[in-house]
Amino acid sequence: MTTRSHRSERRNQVLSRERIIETAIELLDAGGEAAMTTRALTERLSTGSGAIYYRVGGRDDLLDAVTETLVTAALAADSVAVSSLPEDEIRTVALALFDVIAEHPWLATRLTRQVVRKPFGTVTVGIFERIGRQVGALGVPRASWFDAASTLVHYILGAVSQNTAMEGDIPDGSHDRGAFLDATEAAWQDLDAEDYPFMHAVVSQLHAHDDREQFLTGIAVIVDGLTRLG
Amino acid sequence: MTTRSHRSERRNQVLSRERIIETAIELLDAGGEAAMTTRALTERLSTGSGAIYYRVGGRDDLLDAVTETLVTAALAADSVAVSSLPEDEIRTVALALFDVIAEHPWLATRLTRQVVRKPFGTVTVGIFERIGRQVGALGVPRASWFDAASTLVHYILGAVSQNTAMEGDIPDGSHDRGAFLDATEAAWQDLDAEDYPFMHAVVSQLHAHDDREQFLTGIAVIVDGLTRLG
DNA sequence: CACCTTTTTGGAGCAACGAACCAATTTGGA
DNA sequence: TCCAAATTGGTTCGTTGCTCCAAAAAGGTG
Repeated sequence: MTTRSHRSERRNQVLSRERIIETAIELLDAGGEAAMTTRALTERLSTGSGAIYYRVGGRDDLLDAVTETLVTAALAADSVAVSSLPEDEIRTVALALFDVIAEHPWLATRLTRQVVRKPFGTVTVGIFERIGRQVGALGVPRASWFDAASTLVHYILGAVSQNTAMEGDIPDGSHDRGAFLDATEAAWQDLDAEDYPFMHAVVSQLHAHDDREQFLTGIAVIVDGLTRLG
Repeated sequence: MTTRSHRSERRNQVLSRERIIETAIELLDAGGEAAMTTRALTERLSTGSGAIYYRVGGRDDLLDAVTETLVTAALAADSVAVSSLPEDEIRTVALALFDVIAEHPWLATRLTRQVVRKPFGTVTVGIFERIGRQVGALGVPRASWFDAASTLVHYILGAVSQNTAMEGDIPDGSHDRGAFLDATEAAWQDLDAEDYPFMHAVVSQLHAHDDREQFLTGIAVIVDGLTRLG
C-alpha cells in the first residue's frame, strides 16, 4: 500500500509529534483549554489515545510542548533585526509575546505556569536571556541585572496575561470585545461616585484605550525607571 | 413578605455559605486547585453535592467566592494607616496581595482569571480603585491615569503570580524551595556559556535574591518611571 | 396543637474526562 | 523470510462536575 522509496520516513506523515501538536493548537484556538481533550484529539486524528500518549505523553506534557512550540517560534521570528537600541529589542520581544498570546489566548495561563514551574525550560530561559542581555546596555549596574530582568519579565507576562481576549473560553453572552467593554463601562459607571472616585475618573478612557499601546507605555515607563537604577 | 426578628439563623451553623468557603480554602491550601473537588467538600462537610450547589453554585462560582473573600480581607486589613506618600500606599496594597498569594499559592491563577474575566467584580474594582487613587498624587497627568494604574496592576499581578511557591501542586520531588532553586541553578549553569551569557552572569544572584525585595524594587522602578510621565 | 408551604438537604445517577493498559498491527534490519 | 522492536487503536478504570429528586426540616397560619 505504501511505496517506501526513502528510508526513515516511516509513518511520520501518518502520525507525528508535530501533527499532534498542530492539531492540539487547532482545538485550543477553537474552544480554549477545555476543548483540547484526548478524545477530541483522537477523533480528529483518527487514532487512539495510546498513540498520543506514546508520542507526547499526558495532557500536561502536550500543553507544555504546544506552549514551547509557539513561544519559540514567536521569539525566533524577528531575531533578524539587530537593533542598536536596547529598548527597541525589549519592545520587539515584548510585542512578539503580546501578539502570540493575542492570537492564542489560552497561552496566557500556560505560559505563566511554565515560567513558574519550569525555570530551567527552553521557554523561560529563552525569554529571560533575550530580555536580560539588554539591561546591561540600559545602564543597570551588574548587581541589579537579575532584579531588572525580573521586573521586565514580570510586567510583560503579567500585562500580556491580563489582556487576553478569552474568546472561546467564555460560556455566555458578550462574545465580542465591544459588548464586553460596554458592559464593563456600564458597571463602572454604576459604582457609587463617592466610594469609587478613580473608577469614575477613568471610565471614559476605557473604550478609547488601545491594549497594545497601553502595553508599550508600560514598557517605556519601566525602561525609563531602570535607567535610573545606576 | 416577611420581616421576622431573628431570621436566617436557622441551621446556618450546620451548613452555611461561609462554612463551605472556609472548608474550600482548607482543601485548596492543602492540595492546590485540583484537591478542591465537590466530593472532597461533601465528605468533609458530611453533606451531599446538592446542598453545596444550592449554596454557592458550581465549582467555578465557589472558586470566585473564595478568591473574593481572601482578596477583600487582604485589602481591608491595612486600610487604617493613612499614608501620606502615594508610593507608600501603593507598596502597602502590593505587599498585601503578595502576602495573601504567598499564603495561598493557588490564588495566583484565580486572581488573574478573575481580573480578566470580571472587570466589574468587587475584586478587580477594589484593586484598581485603591491603586488608581495614588497615581494622581504621583504627578501623572489625568489623561494617563488609566495607563498608569494599568501598568501598576499588570506588574503587581504578574510578579505576584510568578512568585508563587506552588507547594501542594507539584507532583514529584524538590518539594522545598531550596532544592528547587538548587536544581534551577544547576540547570542554568549547564547552559552553553556562549549562547546564554546573561543566564551565566546572573546565576549567582538566584540564591541570594529575596522575592519580596525584588518585588519592591520593581514597584519602585515603576513608580519612579511614572513620576516622569508628566 | 395540627396543617401546609417553602427552604434546605443528602445522595443516586449521568456523561465526560485523563490515564493506564494491552493485544494486534506495522516496520526495518538480519 | 523472519523476528524483535516500534507503533497503533481501543477498551477499561477510577474520578470528576453537575443535574435531578425524594425527603427532611423550618416556620408561618389557624
